[in-house]
Amino acid sequence: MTGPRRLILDVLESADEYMSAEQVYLEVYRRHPGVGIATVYRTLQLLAEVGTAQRVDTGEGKARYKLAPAGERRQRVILVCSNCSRTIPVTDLGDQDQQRITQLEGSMSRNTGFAVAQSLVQFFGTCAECGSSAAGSGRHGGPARVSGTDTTGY
Amino acid sequence: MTGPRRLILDVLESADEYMSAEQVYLEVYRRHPGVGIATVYRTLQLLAEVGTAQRVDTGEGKARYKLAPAGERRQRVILVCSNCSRTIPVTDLGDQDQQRITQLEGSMSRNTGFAVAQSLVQFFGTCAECGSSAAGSGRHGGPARVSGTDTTGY
DNA sequence: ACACTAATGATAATGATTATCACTAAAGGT
DNA sequence: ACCTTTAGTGATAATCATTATCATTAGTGT
Repeated sequence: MTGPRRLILDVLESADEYMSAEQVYLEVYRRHPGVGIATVYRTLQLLAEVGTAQRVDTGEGKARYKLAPAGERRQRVILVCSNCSRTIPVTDLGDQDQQRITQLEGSMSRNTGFAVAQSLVQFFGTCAECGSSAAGSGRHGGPARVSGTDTTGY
Repeated sequence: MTGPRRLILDVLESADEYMSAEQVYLEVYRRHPGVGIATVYRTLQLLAEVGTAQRVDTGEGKARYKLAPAGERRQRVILVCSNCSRTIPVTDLGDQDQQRITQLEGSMSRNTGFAVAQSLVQFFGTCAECGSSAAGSGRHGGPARVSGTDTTGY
């Protein structure tokens, strides 16, 4: 664990959203100029490989990273706003929803013989802020929490 | 509807898997050289915008496209093999599975106020061929079918 | 201190995608 | 039919994210 790596990890830790490599680099640079962008890319790739960070492709032509939550989550759900292009990770997924994904996984491996190791569910649409506030193109908000006992499942 | 566009559509139609822009271009070129790659990109983008084609980012650094099925499917499920890097669209999703995704969507909009317009579920892992056949790195198979009455839901 | 390896920073190289631009073919008006 | 306008095209340059290269440096063990 070297200096630059520690720094990059810290930056990821202090973020609540998915960050692009460039965003990470800018923040790293702000805190301690002198770290090269190559190191940022290398480290992000490394972190993703060992599972410490999670990588996501949202369709904007660049990858985004977020620190993996402690409990080694294999199931990820993110909301991608088509308007403000925010990428909102859904942390703390409810049991019901988690189960739904697990069931989907089971259905896949049962029907196609595909051995699922990780899953990523992306929902594209309009985030709450963009939905209400007359659709400008700004930037806002924090991560979403969807835990609790979701009494909706039928 | 011009010549090149028709051609590109035909190519997509005759494919059963997700294709990269380059793959589309090569096939287009094979059938009728003289069509520029810029037109391929432009047309794919256009088709994706109007909903005729579906675009997906699998994390390999390039986008992949597939013709949207007739019934205007908003819910897509694809299996991405980490070994052979095949992208297998799951066509004809079972009712149960479809409902699971719909329920997830509902849970999201209910809990976060996010208005879901489209969903993309990606499962990463090992495809049947790579799982059994001693994990070389080849290329094989066709699209997956997961319909039927999936008697598994509990 | 010495040899050896892993990590770094600067920068060149790559690969996918997009923008530019001059040209062509189609559509409309007269 | 003729002229005008516009959308679409192909070639190519430009851009953007990412990766590779390479000389240098920091760490580690002896």
